[in-house]
Amino acid sequence: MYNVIMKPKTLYDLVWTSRPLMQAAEACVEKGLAGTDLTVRMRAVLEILLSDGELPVPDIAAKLEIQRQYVQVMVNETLASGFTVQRPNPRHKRSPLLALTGQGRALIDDILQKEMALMTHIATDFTDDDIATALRVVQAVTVKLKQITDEQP
Amino acid sequence: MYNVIMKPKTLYDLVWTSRPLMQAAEACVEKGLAGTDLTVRMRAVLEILLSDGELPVPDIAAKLEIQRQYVQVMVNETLASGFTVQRPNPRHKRSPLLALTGQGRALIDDILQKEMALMTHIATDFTDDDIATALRVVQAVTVKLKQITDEQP
DNA sequence: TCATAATGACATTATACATGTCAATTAGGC
DNA sequence: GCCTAATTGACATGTATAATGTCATTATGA
Repeated sequence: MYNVIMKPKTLYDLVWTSRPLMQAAEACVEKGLAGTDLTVRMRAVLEILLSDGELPVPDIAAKLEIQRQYVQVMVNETLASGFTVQRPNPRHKRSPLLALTGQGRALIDDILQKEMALMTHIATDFTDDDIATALRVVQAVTVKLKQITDEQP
Repeated sequence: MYNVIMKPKTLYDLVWTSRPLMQAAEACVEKGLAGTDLTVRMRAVLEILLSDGELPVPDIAAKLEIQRQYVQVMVNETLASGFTVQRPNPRHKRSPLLALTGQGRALIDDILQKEMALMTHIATDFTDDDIATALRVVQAVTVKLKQITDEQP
């Protein structure tokens, strides 16, 4: 009987811990970006280009799940800073592919490496299973919540 | 050797899942508030008053970890809607305690009950241990990240 | 009592997007 | 190949959620 009461409450707490976690993560990333010319949102663009290769703006927007108009602004900033360049898109003449420059690649490589070192450090506090379980639960809960929001009028 | 590489990456994924989770949770809460006169930020005020009892504005701000000036706006909205009332504060004459009205209490009670029913439903997909582990890991990671951000210049 | 802090109120600014529009262009159905 | 509908970049505007600044008033506490 105890669990019937506690389980939903624990899940509730987990869900609402997402905001502090996100804020802590973003603050940490921001600190790691200090000294570079990179902003958090520019970093997001570079990270996608590193993992997915050259992409046009609308595809980046789809990956980030935000409006292409805003991604365009972020992308223009990376272009202005010399972290990316436009390259001809064989599939679309008006929508150039965005590619990392040497400078951009070196920067995002370095940042991700440092961030991963931090993760390695934090990860020592937990077992593999703990972390894997946490990720699995959080991802599944996210999917469930989205389903609930989307179903019915 | 495999784990030495994978563990930080899994933790990294967990950290960045916080944003989709938060957005899904807030969208879900917003849907639950449809039809009421409550907004998400007004709901936050009522939830604190329900769990912590009567509080002055600065104390609510401390709990929410946002600026008191903004909380004042949220609180004024709950006053205007009749969900809260001001009561004399024995500890401070210019800073009245904020208390739930009958209407406010009934509303937040009802909303929290429905939200908890949703949690109960989602929780059936996981074991108690899974959920408890996820919460423990997420909370500990949040604390760690905050420590890293705060230490050193 | 008197300096200092707390408080509510209000104004300004910032961030992170969403939304709307438009001209140019491109892709796809025919 | 042609024509319509969709896509794209560019730009303008709107909005929600805050942070920050300021000020007059009023407590608080040494």
